[in-house]
Amino acid sequence: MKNLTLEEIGKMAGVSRGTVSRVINNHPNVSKKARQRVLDVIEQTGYLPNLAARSLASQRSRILGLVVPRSVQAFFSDPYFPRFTQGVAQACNQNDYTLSLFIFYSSEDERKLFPRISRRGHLDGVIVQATTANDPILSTIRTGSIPHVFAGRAPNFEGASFVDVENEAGAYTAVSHLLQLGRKRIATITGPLDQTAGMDRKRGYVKALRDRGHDVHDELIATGDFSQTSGYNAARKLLPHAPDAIFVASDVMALGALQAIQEADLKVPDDIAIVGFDDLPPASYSSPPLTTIRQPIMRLGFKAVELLLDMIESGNPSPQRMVFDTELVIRDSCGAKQEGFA
Amino acid sequence: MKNLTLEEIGKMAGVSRGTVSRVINNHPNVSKKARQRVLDVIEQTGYLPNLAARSLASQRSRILGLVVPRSVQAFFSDPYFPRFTQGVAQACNQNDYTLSLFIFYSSEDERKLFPRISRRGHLDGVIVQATTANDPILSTIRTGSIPHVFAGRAPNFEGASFVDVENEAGAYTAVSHLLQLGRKRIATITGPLDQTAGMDRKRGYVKALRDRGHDVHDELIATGDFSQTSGYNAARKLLPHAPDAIFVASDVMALGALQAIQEADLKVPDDIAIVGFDDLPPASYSSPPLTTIRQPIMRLGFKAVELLLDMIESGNPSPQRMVFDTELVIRDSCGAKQEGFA
DNA sequence: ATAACAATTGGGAGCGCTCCCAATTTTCGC
DNA sequence: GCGAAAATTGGGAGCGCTCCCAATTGTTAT
Repeated sequence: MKNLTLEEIGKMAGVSRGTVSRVINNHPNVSKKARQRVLDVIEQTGYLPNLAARSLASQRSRILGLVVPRSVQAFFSDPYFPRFTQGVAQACNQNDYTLSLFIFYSSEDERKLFPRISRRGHLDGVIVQATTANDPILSTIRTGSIPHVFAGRAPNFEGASFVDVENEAGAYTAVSHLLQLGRKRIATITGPLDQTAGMDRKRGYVKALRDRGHDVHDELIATGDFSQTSGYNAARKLLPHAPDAIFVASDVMALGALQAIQEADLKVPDDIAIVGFDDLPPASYSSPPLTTIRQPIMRLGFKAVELLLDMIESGNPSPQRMVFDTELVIRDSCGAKQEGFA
Repeated sequence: MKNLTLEEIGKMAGVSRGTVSRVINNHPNVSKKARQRVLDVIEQTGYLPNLAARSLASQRSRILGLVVPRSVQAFFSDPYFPRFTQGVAQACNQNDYTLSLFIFYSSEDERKLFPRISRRGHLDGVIVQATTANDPILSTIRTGSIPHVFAGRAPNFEGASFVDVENEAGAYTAVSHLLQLGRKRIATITGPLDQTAGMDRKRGYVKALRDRGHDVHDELIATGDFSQTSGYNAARKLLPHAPDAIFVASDVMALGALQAIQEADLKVPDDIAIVGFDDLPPASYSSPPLTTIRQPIMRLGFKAVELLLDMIESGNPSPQRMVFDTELVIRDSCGAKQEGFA
């Protein structure tokens, strides 16, 4: 079946190209009769508008980009990202936008793909993973002319739109919870400290201790990179200092820590309590199931698209923001249940 | 900076639109002098061609779609898919194609998104996750006119292009390995039996047993759905029948099975040996690390794109296929190391 | 130097749509 | 029923590119 054009549909329905276009785009000012005739013909023929022509004429593509900078190496290993992407994809579906994926593996990719992103007319807007604070690609996008929303607030981007969660408050809640349960030597495994999520969660840890009059001991702070292996290694560094609890800045790292602790023949939560961060599926499957700080990852992705569309469709470039609250999910690894706490 | 056009670049370089177009598209028959002048102007101005106009005129978009049917609910939870997608994305980058993601969450999505996929001119081709055999969307794409490659061979698609792995042979290898190690009561946890991967791996299990003169016991066969929970549940069903080994059709299910076995105070591999399938990162992190059948997931995605581009660029619609071999990766869960086997 | 041919170049036509204005038709008030 | 205003409609112009043909320029053999 050859591809029909507006003109041909018009001829078949006895109206002009212009009227058919109006029907398709839900413009008012089309008589009921004409609209119905056109809709019938479209239905019968299975006509579909040519998107390239539409983009060319309207200067809008109805395509959004999801940009994953090179600094986000974990895009395919950390379950966080698929979940985020899922939210983005759903929002795109609902709003009749197509989602394109731009993943930079190398500086070569950056050079080659970036033009495709920034060129006006190809993408209507982009969502950018901004986990690492100082990736130069972020400022490049920042100064470009394409509407954009960052996922994660990179610092120094005062005027930028972003979605994020209350990382510091979440960590604060986690550590406070452990303190309430009577833990005295609370350690932490942080994320990378060049990422806002890593810094903010560490800050929340420190603040919770201080607010309750506890000292912060450097030997109880280990740094990871959000990977399971790094959690394992960090825990092994921590164990000689005899912590009785660890706040781990991500569930995946917590899984690694769990393993290290169990290999050391210590019991969770009896000997060491654990609280993670994220509430990804693996957290509830582990043994013991992980107490953790839940962040609404999918909603983050969804909201990022909504903010972006708002900017695009209103033509309003003023920064849009949304910072989500976190929630403490109590399972077995913190020991609260044993104490009849929950 | 306003967007330049071919015409303007031409004027600046003292040549015509046609010549500039030829330079950009690497056509021969442009004099050295003219080419250099044009390249200089492009360099200075940062000119980028308008993709919509190019698509409209050339009838090709250089966009590929990755289609995830509704039946693939696990797209965001099973680490398999991110890895596959990674291969696809890399191949797209390398070949200067843009990757668009089409994920169907509901029949609503299917109805709304499908036109965007099938309409000639929007996508040059699609890669379709064909894990479930009888999803009607697959035959719809099959009979459509857009070039496509399936990931996973759905049955009844004799003329189709696909990439896949030797599931049956892989399973056969796994079970043979367990038999060689002297295991007598080998159970299996299969994938869903409406998926070719599920069926084929089960067939390999059966064949390996039969070929070595062993009986196949129905009570030693449990069915899962590739999720960790289903692996856990299946293992619990199996344990009362006292297997001394389990071939699990995916690593994620194997992790669930491991948990069930450890909760029953049995030791892996001493009491029960385990061999998984996939060789995803979690397989090597578990305790004990999982012996498994490695499949080259990323290469699958990469190859899918290559086959698709071959079809598109040659204009040759004859089916392209690639079936990858698997590889036995011996770690601790099968007991081979203890026996001085590896 | 000249004819014959090859390489290069310019620019018309057209891809299928949106936007918009002017022309036409319908509706409404009196 | 009439004029004026409102609603509807047709179609020109243009989005920025590719494709292709005809015109021009350059090259080679004689």
